[in-house]
Amino acid sequence: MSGPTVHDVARTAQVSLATVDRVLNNRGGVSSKAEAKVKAAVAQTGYVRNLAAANLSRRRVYRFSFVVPSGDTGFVALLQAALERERDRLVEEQILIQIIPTHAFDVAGQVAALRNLDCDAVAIMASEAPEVQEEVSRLRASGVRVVTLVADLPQSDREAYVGLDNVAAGRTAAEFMGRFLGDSGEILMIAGSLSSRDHNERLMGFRRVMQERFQHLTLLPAVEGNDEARSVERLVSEASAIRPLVGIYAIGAGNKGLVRAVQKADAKPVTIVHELTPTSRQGLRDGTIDLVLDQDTSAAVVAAVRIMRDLTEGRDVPVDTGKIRLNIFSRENI
Amino acid sequence: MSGPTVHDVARTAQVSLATVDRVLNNRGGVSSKAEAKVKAAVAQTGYVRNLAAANLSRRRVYRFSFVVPSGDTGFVALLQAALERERDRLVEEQILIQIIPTHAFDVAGQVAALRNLDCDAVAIMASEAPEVQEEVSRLRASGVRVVTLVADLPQSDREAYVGLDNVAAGRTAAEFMGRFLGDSGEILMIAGSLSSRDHNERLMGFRRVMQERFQHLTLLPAVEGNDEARSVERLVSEASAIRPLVGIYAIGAGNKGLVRAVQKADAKPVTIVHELTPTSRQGLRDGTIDLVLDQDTSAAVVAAVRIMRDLTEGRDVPVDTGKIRLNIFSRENI
DNA sequence: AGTAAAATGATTGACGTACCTCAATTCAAT
DNA sequence: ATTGAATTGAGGTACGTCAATCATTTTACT
Repeated sequence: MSGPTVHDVARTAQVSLATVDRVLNNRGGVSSKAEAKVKAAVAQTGYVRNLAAANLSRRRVYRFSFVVPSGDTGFVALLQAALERERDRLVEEQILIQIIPTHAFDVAGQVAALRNLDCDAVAIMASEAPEVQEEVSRLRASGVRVVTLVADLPQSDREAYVGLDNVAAGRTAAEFMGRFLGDSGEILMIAGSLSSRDHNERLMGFRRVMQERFQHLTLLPAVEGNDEARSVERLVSEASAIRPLVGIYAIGAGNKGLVRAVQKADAKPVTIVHELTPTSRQGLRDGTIDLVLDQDTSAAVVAAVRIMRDLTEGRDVPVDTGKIRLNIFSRENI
Repeated sequence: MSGPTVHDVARTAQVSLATVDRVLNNRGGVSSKAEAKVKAAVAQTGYVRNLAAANLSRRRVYRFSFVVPSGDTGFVALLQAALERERDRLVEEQILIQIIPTHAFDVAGQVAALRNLDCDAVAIMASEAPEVQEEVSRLRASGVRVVTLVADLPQSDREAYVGLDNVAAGRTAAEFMGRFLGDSGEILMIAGSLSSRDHNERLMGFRRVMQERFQHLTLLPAVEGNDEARSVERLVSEASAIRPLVGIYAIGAGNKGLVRAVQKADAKPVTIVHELTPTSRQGLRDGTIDLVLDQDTSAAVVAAVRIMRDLTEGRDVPVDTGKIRLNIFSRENI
């Protein structure tokens, strides 16, 4: 009924159980001849290790941490929720998830959070600061597997990145912006922070496609909304006051302010924002927002866990596991 | 290290292990008082069953079948590939997947495939024919859990549907079509078969949004391409010959023919198709196709497996598990 | 040939749950 | 009080793998 076991492998390989074990868990001390025999037997019998038995036996408990910014609105709230949701599911697979909240731009706090971490692997969403990268190196050196989440730290020792291709996201935003807008006009781009990598990459992608394909549209200099509704609202209002905008690309958080400002504006610009939150969802419904580009937080969490598990298991991680698909939402498919 | 076990529950509940077992696996024959004690102890200790140990113990092997149309191009090929990919991962979780290929419109063959099925659950993608539905009932009656995949059989006894909301897909297609097209003109809709539910639902959604929001555009009567490149090509060519099309919504397969026809046409229509295949991907790249609406086959397989497992475990299936997100691909985000 | 090192075999005890049997106890109804 | 049924306890075995120990055989090198 159940498939072949190590015993079957041992029998067909004509070696002892101990040798099979040594090969399977490469403990060394096996002649190449015996190793070949075992491998042949594995292939012949079609043996696949029973993960349940394996985990049970070694009483493995995966301890994973998520060091992520806290907050009760916007994207980070979604991420938190996704984490909580997955947590329950994962407990019975012996995967314990610890969520360590930090503050969005508080580098010192992030470093502190990473400092006394006791786990097998960690997924971090933090600032691209040297101190953080240093801490990543330290973690890796102490045997902790590190994955970046949503915001990559490509210069660091992290072993994988889970999140969007932000350049592609920006390009996509530009494409739809361009196609929705027939005529010429001015477009406002609002980033959360001009010094954060993910926002910059989105900007870059957006700009590039605009230049390549939609030169009749004019890009205003990018502004910084600090991911806060207030300042976003003010920026949009101010820009609209000078002359009507035909398009707005909001790269970071603070969509509540954006919606307020757009609703007050004289002409309705084509508005593209990031992250499907209650606010942006409502914006889609009432027509204030035209498109929402979203990275699925659940998918991100699942992918992160999968990668962390593969890493701690010593398996090699399939490429693309960390690539989170860009979801595009319009009023018709929310 | 590892969490509380049944022993801990028994101890804190002040009952024997046997009673805990009886409650946990509701075998009956337990006084309500004892049951309450056990449940309280579970809550108090925070006991969660160790799935690995449980599965190991009962040497459970999930046997799932996928009865799906075969083919080496287009969507079905993607589905096959996704199945093969997932299969390897699932084996070591004791989930054995059998793929039973059928032919797309061959009802008799589909029924035959469903007839002598020996498994715990089955995911089927088949025609919405009474014979098939009857077979579903028979399967259910014999204890097999049934899930429909991609093409729903809502009238049948199936317990869940994994796939797109096809009406929403059609609506989304219409929205982008309408927004991409400023001027008026004629739009061609090509379904695979006008009698298949999923295609019909997409048509319906498309038509409705066109009528609601884009009345300046004219819809030609929907035509039937039989999911074949040849006939799709012919239909598009013929329609274009009469007068230039401004838009094409291709609902089914046969995109190779579509691409050929569009490339020969005088004016380039806005072209929206379904399913991200090598053909449609290439079409996006070279600009023949403007948008691809895709249902992620891997996600569908994963969701189907998850639901089948939950069903055979007797757990209730979270709503929305079967909802596959509509992926929207443009040339910038493939 | 002799010796050390390397390789292999044989065996055992967890891990946590499921499932079974058999005996012991409690309970309800006469 | 007696009987029969319902409930509870005690204990054991199995699942497949991991990880360890110790004895034994083979190999390599002088």
